[in-house]
Amino acid sequence: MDIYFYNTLTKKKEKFEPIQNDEVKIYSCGPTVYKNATIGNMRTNLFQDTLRRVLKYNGYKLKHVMNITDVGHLVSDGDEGEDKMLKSAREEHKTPLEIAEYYTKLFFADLERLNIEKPEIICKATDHIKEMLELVQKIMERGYAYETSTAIYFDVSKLDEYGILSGINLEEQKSGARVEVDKEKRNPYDFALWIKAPENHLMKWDSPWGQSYPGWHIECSAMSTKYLGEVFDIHTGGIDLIPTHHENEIAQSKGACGKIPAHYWMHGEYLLINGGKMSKSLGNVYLLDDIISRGYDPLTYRLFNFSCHYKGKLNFTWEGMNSAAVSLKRLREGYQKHLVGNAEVSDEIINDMENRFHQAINDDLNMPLAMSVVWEAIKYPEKSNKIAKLLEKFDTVLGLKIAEKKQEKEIPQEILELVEQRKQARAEKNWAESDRLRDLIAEKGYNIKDTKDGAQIEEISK
RNA sequence: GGCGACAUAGCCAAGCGGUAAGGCACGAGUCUGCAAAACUCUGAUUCCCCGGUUCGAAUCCGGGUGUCGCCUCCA
Repeated sequence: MDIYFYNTLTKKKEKFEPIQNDEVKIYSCGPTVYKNATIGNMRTNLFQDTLRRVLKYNGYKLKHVMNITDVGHLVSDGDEGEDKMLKSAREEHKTPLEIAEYYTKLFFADLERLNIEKPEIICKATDHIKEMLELVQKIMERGYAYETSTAIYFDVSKLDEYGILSGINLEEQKSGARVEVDKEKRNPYDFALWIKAPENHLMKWDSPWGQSYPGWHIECSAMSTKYLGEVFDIHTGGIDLIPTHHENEIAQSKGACGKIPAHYWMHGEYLLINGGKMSKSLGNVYLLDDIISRGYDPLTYRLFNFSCHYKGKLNFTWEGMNSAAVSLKRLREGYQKHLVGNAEVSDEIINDMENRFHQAINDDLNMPLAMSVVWEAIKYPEKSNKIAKLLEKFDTVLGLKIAEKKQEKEIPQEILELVEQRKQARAEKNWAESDRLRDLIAEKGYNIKDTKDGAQIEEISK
């Protein structure tokens, strides 16, 4: 079945045709490990994970590279200010290495809790200084870069079409450009490939230009080239990376080898908080930990993300999370009903649902539409093990652990005794006492479900 | 000032020329001593407004209005 992706490069939805038949090469811009990853970051990672899973569903093998930025990402994209890693290190009284290790660990813990698959290759910027330097030299030799007293700059005026991704127009932007700080730069949009280190700088390496350190964008070009070659299939990231980071990656690749590095550029939209943007500087940031500490299964957040297409803005609210929590519970319960069902459901019906699900995910990862097919399967009146198997197949894309049974926690003796007392009261039709005990049990965190086979007890959770 | 996205039921949202998917909430019913849970049913004559194209438009075109984002740290 054909796959279609929206390509930021062409501004169109296009049929996906990989360079190789059997394997898809993807590069994802990973985290700068200087602070906690937010649920906004995680939205992008969930989008990338869905992309992975959809490609696998279609039978492709993956070579997916994600970088860890542990040097070079300055506080300002305008090549000004401090390195983010150094700033955090200073503020937290740690070494840059300690900062990187600490936040890298947390980042991957979040991925795991969201059931996000690890890319095949994870690479750190600081492990690829040599590759970066070689690339900078190559760009320089080809005449696309120049040296100033402070850095090696990429000369965007040497390119025929800088701004191809973001639609920026250099001529129009010139007049409105901010006051140029660096008089040595030839063009306002020239960006630093390599930066000469001041005397006391912590992270610096030997280079043809003395002790120095990399700019932010060069790491992605160097590492994607190393692991995936000059041209690969898909490049992903958050939408905010379009105007600067990805634009500059394209510039670097064109400077180094004359090619745009990826065929398809896919970008995840922002997560909004109460209708506005979430940003570290505004301080309205939520972490996955905040969600978990409110009692939600982290996969609730994963399901929440499927309510909207990855290219649409998604508004995060606790009301929305509650909605997703109820949905996740019903999905899992619905699965269990099919699992033990033995009704006959024709292959035609199964194939039709499978087909529509497949079509939805192949249409630029249309998860909201795919979910509607999932619900159709869940709510199918005939309960059949065949549908359970179908749902398991769907879950290879959803990653919701739909077959996961709520872990049976031991019910405390105290609760069991109260339940027994209530049973007694009910037998005596002492409803007041029965209701009092039910409230008491609820206060202690347990729900009673009265069924034909007696009372069932379960821990209250979201 | 420049660039861009979006406006569909109470909320989240799909659909992108052929007569409004799905989820949550609300309401009704089944069940229950009563609840809860579960299950079933129910909701937009209509898709921000005004024009136009068309046999036919939420979907295309033109013009408004509104919301948000980027150009400055962020996925």
